[in-house]
Amino acid sequence: MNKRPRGRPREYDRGDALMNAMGVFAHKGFAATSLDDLSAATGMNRPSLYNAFGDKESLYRETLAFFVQHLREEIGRRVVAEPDLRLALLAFYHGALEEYFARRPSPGCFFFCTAPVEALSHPDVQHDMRALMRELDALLEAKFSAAQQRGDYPADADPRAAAQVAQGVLHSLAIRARAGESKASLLRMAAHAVTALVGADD
Amino acid sequence: MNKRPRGRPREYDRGDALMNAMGVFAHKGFAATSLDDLSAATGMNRPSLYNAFGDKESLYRETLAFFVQHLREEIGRRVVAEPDLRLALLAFYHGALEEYFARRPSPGCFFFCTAPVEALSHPDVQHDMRALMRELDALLEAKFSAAQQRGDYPADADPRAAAQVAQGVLHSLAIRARAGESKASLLRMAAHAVTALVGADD
DNA sequence: CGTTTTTTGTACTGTTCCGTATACTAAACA
DNA sequence: TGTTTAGTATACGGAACAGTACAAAAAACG
Repeated sequence: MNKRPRGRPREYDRGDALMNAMGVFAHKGFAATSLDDLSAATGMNRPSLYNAFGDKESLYRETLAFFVQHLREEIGRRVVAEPDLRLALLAFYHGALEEYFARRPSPGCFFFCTAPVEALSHPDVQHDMRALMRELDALLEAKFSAAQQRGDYPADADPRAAAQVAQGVLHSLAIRARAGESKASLLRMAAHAVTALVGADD
Repeated sequence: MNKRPRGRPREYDRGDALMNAMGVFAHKGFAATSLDDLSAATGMNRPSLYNAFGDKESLYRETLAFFVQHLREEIGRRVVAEPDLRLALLAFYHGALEEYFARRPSPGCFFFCTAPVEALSHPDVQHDMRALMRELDALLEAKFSAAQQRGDYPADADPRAAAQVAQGVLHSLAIRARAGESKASLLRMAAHAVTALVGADD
């Protein structure tokens, strides 16, 4: 099983390459990143890049998907596992901030800071944005609905709208981290947002 | 007074040029916009552009300032004039959405959709972002504080944090409009956000 | 060991890019 | 009317760009 393929073995690791490509895209954005930048970051030469990922836009979209997958595993899991609405939202924001401040030279959200600018010129990227936002809205709406059924959230409130606002706070954390605001300040903002969304902590 | 200057009169209007340059930057972003694009949009040839605005980054920053000035006059005024906190916030979001859906082919916020991607490569742009966000935070904080002193907002709440969250909703509207969400949907989201921020409408 | 297959390394092509130098034009001034 | 001043038009220079052709290399296969 897993027999060695026929030709010369590739010298790169696909996951590593995506991770490093993401680092460059996160820092410079899609348009300002050159293939030479990507080649240098991944250690792959130009033809290997094309063979592995297609053109620049395809590679960019694949790094977006890579990031989302990472986010899903890192954040989604913790949010789904946490039954308490308040704690679930806090876990959501804390996980995101952990991510936003992790890749050191490029704070902020790779997705929400670089994709919007390309959305109009690259409809596929706009589609990727919609898909991610829909997914996060659904994830959060499920939490609000569950809390509502348990009686932990006002019965007359709209879980769908609440989820949109809750994700809105994430968008703001994404942008503010990029603008250089401190992690501590954003943690405070997230805490207050949770209070505004689900009421004061009794 | 207002004596005609010495040399050949310029054939462009500075305000018009900035407006048209903003249109291109808003659609394609800073990095993907070429000087030829700007030349075509403004009707100015390259040397005139340099003479009037300096290099591409200077022109971009000037369009950002132009946009902020526009936003200030359009939104800030209505918010300041409205004493009721709920109505002031609604005016804030409605004004922004009006703006975000006005420049037809490029929905979304020119500032928050194009500046974040440049913030790391261009520290001046990051500084511009911080300045705008600080200004909006202050504008909103003043509204929360005033309402608090009037007794229309809980005395134990933190107006500063509330203002940050309130601006966060704006960031989300900016991004979501860019992703193609409808104005109607975002108006609904804004309404719910106001409820979350200042409590249900009694 | 020669053939086949796949990846790598290099070099190339044609385009686009930003910024500027140079020549021309239109006005005020003397 | 000649000079000065400021803006316009064109064209250029050198660099960077995205994508690809081609040959060398490294493995499996027979």
